[in-house]
Amino acid sequence: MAGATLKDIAREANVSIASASRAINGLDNVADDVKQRVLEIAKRLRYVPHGGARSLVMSRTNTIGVLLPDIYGEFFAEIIRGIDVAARARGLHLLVSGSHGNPDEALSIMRAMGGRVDGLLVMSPFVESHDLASALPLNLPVVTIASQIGAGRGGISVDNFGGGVTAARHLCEQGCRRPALISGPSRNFEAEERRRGFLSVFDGEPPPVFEGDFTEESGYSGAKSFLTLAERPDGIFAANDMMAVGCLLALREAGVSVPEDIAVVGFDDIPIARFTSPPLTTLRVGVFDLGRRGLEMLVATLEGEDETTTQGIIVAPELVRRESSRHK
Amino acid sequence: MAGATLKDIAREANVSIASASRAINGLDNVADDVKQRVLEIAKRLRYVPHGGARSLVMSRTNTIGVLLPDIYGEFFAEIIRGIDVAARARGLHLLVSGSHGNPDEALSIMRAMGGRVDGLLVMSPFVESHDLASALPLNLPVVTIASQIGAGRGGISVDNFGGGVTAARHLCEQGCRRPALISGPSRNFEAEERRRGFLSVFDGEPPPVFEGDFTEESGYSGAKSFLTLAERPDGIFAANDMMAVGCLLALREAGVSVPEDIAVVGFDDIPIARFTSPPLTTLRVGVFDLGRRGLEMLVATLEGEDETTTQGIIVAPELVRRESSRHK
DNA sequence: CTGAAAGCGCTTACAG
DNA sequence: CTGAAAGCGCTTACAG
Repeated sequence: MAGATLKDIAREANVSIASASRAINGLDNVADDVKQRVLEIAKRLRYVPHGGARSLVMSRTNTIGVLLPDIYGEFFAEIIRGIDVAARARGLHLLVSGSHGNPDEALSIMRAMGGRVDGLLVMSPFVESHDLASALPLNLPVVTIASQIGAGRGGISVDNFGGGVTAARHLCEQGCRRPALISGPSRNFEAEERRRGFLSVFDGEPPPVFEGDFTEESGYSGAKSFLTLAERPDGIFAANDMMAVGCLLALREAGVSVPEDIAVVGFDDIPIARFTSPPLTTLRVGVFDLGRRGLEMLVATLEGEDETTTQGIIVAPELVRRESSRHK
Repeated sequence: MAGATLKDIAREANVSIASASRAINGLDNVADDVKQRVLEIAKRLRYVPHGGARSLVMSRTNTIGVLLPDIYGEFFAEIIRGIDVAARARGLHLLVSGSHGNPDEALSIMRAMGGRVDGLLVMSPFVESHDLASALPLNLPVVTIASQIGAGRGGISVDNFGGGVTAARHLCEQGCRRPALISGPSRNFEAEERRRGFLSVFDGEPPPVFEGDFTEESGYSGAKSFLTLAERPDGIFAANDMMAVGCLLALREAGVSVPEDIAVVGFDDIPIARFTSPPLTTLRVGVFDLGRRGLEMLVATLEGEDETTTQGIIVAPELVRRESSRHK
């Protein structure tokens, strides 16, 4: 079952394993004819170096571990794509794990990955994620993306509170009198920040809140429930674009015009947001870049960059105005 | 920089490396107190076994390589999710690589992965993907998903031709007289099959075809271009749901009613299809299951299952009728 | 139940 | 330019 090894090649080429290794790795302290011969035999034997052996002796794996809470929808496709593109550019492999449901599971996955990677890129937005880094090999670099633990020290985070404020202000500017919020799950750190930011803008009677779970379905349910209210909202902030999509469908089914009757604002600006009916006003986070920059930050850490360059980044969401909130 | 090793633990626990190893791995031929002591020290030292060393001596990595053509949109989020869920259930790691632009690049990535995985899950829908398996370690199991090379022998494939036929027939049944096709890229094996199937239903003057690239943008452009035709289509088959989404927006912008003026059919049934306006009639492929079953098939191969059970699967797309094609 | 030892496949001083 | 040898961290017969 095992493929050819350096030993096989060396034997066949009548050279030492050391020379075979040098030829394979393109070092220049090998005679040309030896190099030639070795390469040819390697090709014929379909030689592929054993990654484990190599990482054992080099004490680096050229692999980055990626831990995501879930792999669902365009948001995660974009973030993985950003990571993947950046990793490929550096010749790094990606060990990916999605769908951990809680911090404990995240921890056990991180441990399992620990012995196989040079560093970890972690997105774990659970409110209770205290000490994810404990139980990890001591000097395993970790960069967080949009995670509570990373908020302060290093990592890439989003100004969710600020985004919530912006959404609220925008609805006000559009003339909305009765704003409402479809929030993300309360166990989610980011969702909570968005909620706090949004609500902070209004004094007096707080706007109605429907707690969703970031899926289209819950956005749909949220809108439905708002439509039964005596005081029907005239503006809805959905705390991510997926929920906004579900929200739009519910409104359409109910014969409610967007934005004339109800304005809608989303969050993230995933690719689909430009293609909803009507196109979705939203807070652009730059999801692809979140992934890309996360990986780049981790690489910088691995290469022992100056600490100051590895400070941590806070991304400010930018309002993208489209039809779904364009009041006359 | 390296974390603690078995040697460190053994020294501290006053036992041999062998015993430490046994304790760590939960074997029963270790005295209870030794086991206890070792485990405690391992925890304190944050010991994590070196994956490379382990894979070297065990000659298995417990890792599956996943090669995708691209990681974009819900389709790929779903397929990765299916793979991930199935892999986690078996304690397998996933080495993921997306965004190879051509068969050559796919080959080089496969080689790079070759020495680090127990098997490969490959989706490479390029028409020219002849011999992807060459240049791989001789006995590296490979299972293909929706790839031309896998169409015949093993792997999971979709009956794209049949799906194209179904889409065409459905439009006819809905009373469409002037069908049109927004196809995928002609270099794409699946796109070509869908196109052939769709066109095979019509004799005489063939329907107009706009070649898209599976993105929302190209679906949008395709619909726009059809609207300029002297004989405006009254039914459009978009060869995937992303293009159908773009198509719907273009029609809406042009004030064209769907399905009254033009019926629209997509392909894939990604989650968003239920939430477009109007909801999208499409051909359900079961994208999540494509990934899940692909991984399961590969695992079966790895475990040396009876060859007959590892025959290969052809998935027949199922028509899901929603409003976008509901003519009276 | 325990440990000394071999060996997995590779890289890299070291000595020529 | 070349090769013998050490060693990366681990598992597993083997002998006690």
